[in-house]
Amino acid sequence: MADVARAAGVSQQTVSRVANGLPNVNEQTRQRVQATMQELGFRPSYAGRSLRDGRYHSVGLCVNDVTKFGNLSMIDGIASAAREHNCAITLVEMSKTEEFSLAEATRRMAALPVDGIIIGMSRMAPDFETFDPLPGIGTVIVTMYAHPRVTTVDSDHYGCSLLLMDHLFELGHDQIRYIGGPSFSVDEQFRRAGWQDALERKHIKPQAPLEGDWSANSGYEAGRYLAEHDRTMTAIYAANDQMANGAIAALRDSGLRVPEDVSVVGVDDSLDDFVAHNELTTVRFDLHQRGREVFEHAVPEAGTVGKTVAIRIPGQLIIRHSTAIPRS
Amino acid sequence: MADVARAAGVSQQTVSRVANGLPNVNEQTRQRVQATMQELGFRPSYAGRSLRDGRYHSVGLCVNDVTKFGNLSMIDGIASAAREHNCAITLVEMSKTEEFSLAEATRRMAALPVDGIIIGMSRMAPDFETFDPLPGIGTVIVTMYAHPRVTTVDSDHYGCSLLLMDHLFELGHDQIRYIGGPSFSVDEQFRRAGWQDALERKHIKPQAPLEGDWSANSGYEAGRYLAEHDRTMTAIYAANDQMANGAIAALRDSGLRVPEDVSVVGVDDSLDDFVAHNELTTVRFDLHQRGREVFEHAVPEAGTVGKTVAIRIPGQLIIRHSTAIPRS
DNA sequence: CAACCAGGTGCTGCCATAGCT
DNA sequence: CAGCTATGGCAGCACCTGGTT
Repeated sequence: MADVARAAGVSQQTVSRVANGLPNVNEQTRQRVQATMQELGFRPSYAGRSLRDGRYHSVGLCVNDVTKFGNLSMIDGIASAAREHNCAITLVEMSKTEEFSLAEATRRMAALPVDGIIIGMSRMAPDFETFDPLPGIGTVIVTMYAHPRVTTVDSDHYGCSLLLMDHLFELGHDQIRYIGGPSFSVDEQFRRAGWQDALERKHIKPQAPLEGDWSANSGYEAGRYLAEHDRTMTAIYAANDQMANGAIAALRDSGLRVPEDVSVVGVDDSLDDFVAHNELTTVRFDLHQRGREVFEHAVPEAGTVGKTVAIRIPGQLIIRHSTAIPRS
Repeated sequence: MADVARAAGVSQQTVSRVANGLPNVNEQTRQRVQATMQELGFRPSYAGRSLRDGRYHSVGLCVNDVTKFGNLSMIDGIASAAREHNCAITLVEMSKTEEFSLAEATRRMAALPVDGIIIGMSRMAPDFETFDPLPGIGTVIVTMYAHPRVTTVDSDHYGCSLLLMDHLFELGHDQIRYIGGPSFSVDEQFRRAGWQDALERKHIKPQAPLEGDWSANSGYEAGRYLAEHDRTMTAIYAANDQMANGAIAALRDSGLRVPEDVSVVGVDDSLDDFVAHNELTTVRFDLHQRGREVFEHAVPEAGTVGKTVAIRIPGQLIIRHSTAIPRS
């Protein structure tokens, strides 16, 4: 900036005014300064400005694996909210191999240009219970587990199960098998708990849940197994759409019709791009809203008192044609 | 930091030494300072440090829509490369509505804490020809179009077509129809050009390409149309796997067998999670390698002369069972 | 209205110093 | 006194604000 000032024959302050579009600059001067900035390839120093006004206009986001469906949609939702607040995202991916602790994630983020910290906890962190957020900076954990000292936000991975189970109950199903994701997944834990509680609330004994890995192939395996071993089942709740899609393929390969013989539901509403004529009954989450909630709690407006809350955003039941009344 | 120094009764420099794990600090002093830092919730100022040493340890990434398949994989590849260099990513999503110009993207990124700028140009920017990168900072555009003054990196969206077409030619196909993505997409333009050139090189007149929107449903529509209107076609090249998957469904719904009656190929190798027993012959790109190339050209090691290059990373043909010799 | 000067933001490299062996 | 360690002072990185000319 000093260079520009010297080259244009004005003071630094004038350059500053021009750079920030402030008034009280002679039009000729402004143009001359702008020309000089162009010429020298002037780039305002983010460091200087940040140091000066103590804000970074960026929010930190720490995830362990960008490619997981949940994380992508998290980035999207937050990116959209951040843009509305004229804010960037500083993204850090934790090594997939190293242990993922909240303290470590916080330590890493704290050294970066962030006005708030968002940590995606898609599997339980070893130090969740004992974790204390850094004072003086907003911290939000994206997870279903509530925390006494940290605001947590997530789509309601428990409630989505209730929505789907109620739908199946209303159709008349009661023998509803469950195909879950890997058991270390937090989403899985809550989706399964919802399934189980829904059954128990109706005094139906849940049959053993099957464990997949979120992929269609694992859903296929599970569906195959169920088709061959469970004659009484009338519906399958797969914990995501991909596995549901695999399960449907398996059922059909086993000679069972969907939904006439077996109803199938999934979660996420993620198939549309990949499958033509998507017929799967599922739950859709409003990930942009989640992103907005996450962002706004991580970077509270000045004056907002950052009370610790636990926000669970309900999903929306999408009824298509993979569900019907059970075979008699 | 001054606070910590005062509270611990030492100088700022000593605190600095402790914070950075430098030697020449008495063990007792070190512990006392660390305790004080803990107590006061000390967080090193990113702004101060950056201002000091003129580097941000972050690379800027600008994309127009995070959720697009290509962009997700871009983030993933770059995140992985960035982590290897102990670097964060500053992500900016351009508004989906506003016009996407390279100058605007650069302007936005330049005001952020970035040591390099990466711009994903999945559709042609209006100012591509005239764009001049900001001097003094590495700029990489992720796109197939080469630029005289900017390094460009991309998966080889032209070469992937040649790989697939050669595979089909070897099997004996020559009536190969094309289902493309939206024509504004740069990937689409190059994939289609590859298809067309491959045919013309063999003196086969390309039949009119169909235009989809990357979704399985659009592939289905196109597949349906071809099944009903083209008796001579023996193979379909769909410009991504999702449309290929839709096309296969359409062909089967029209009573055609795949691959016995019609062979189908796609690009991206993106179906595995969504479809059980994925049988689609396709091309897989090494997105981590692309991420590494992009990153390393955007943030060149000190001393590297930033020559402008155009890097195209070849894909790998994955032969499965959606292709076979044509029906006689 | 336009421009200048001084001061403050957090951090660290260089140098100085003090106290040792 | 050379050679070492532990510590502190100073300056400057780029920017902006407020007071002053």
